Amino acid sequence: MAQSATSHEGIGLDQMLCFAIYSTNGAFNRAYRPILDPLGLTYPQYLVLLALGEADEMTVGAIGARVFLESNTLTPLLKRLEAAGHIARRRDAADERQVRVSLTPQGRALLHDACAVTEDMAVSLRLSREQAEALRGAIVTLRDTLNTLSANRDG
Amino acid sequence: MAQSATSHEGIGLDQMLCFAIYSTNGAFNRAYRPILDPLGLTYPQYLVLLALGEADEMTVGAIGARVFLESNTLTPLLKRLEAAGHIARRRDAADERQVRVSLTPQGRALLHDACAVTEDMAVSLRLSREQAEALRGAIVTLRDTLNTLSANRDG
DNA sequence: AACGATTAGATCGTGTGCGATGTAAACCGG
DNA sequence: CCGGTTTACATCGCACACGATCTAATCGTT
Repeated sequence: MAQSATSHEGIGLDQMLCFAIYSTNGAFNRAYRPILDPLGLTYPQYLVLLALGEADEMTVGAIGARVFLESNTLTPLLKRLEAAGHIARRRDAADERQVRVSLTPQGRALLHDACAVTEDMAVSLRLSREQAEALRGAIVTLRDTLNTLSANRDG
Repeated sequence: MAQSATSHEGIGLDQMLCFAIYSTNGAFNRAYRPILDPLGLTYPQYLVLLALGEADEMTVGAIGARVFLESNTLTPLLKRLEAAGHIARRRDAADERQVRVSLTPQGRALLHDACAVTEDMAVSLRLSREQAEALRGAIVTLRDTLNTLSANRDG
């Protein structure tokens, strides 16, 4: 990937790992949309609900650390989930700076439904559990390398 | 990935291949930003320039097929690249419906610079050429499976 | 030649993402 | 206990990304 195979230009799209990730992310979005749309959810909203399913009463910052997003993205997203009745937001009594987010019963039920349909799609990927796990592990390792690079730049 | 390991909920974020892809895509964006920002480019703009580097005088549709985007995303992006002087857009004389996009000399020089810095980052990923190629191939296969799923749904 | 169907781009509205900045609460050294 | 710093979240502006829709050009059939 670091060196050119063709004559005219430095890098071709097809040799780039980042484009493979970029385009596959788009493909996942397109695949999930027809599943999530009838439920009234976007893909990032679904990820946030999954995070809350793992640990309820999280702060905005904790959710952000889990899904790699900041408050500037999460605050409007959470407000939409709240308006839809899927979550509740309230200031922490002990530290008024923090906002605690919790699933409503309706949100928990929705998450349950979304997970069920999602598991069907996992089967459609045509990967064995071992293949999927090996691939996932390699990708996450790459992600962590990238995050370390960015963190080192910021100091 | 298709079956639950935990007791309380269906799926955990950490077992999901789609979240690995999603979060790694974000990590790539964050890693490329400090490289591309000084050049006045966004990451999708860079991908489009790369596509034009491979084949100049492409139509909007051809670019879209290459980077998996539609005209609703590409038209404004191309207008910004045009306003910056990196590309030229003109209607095809033979078929006035089509718009031909070409790199200006300035755009070609910019692409050259961007590629150079990008190759440095490829080294930082700490993957051998063989590892990177194997990983890229597996991800692209997954992408193609997903795209086939979506295409079959549309008919 | 004529006209309905198809195709290529463009436009619009909504929802992310994120850098930069704002605001209020909590912390902390003196 | 007080003023400066840090922290947590919110706000704003810009740039994707995409479904839905529009317009203009081309094609196909008669």
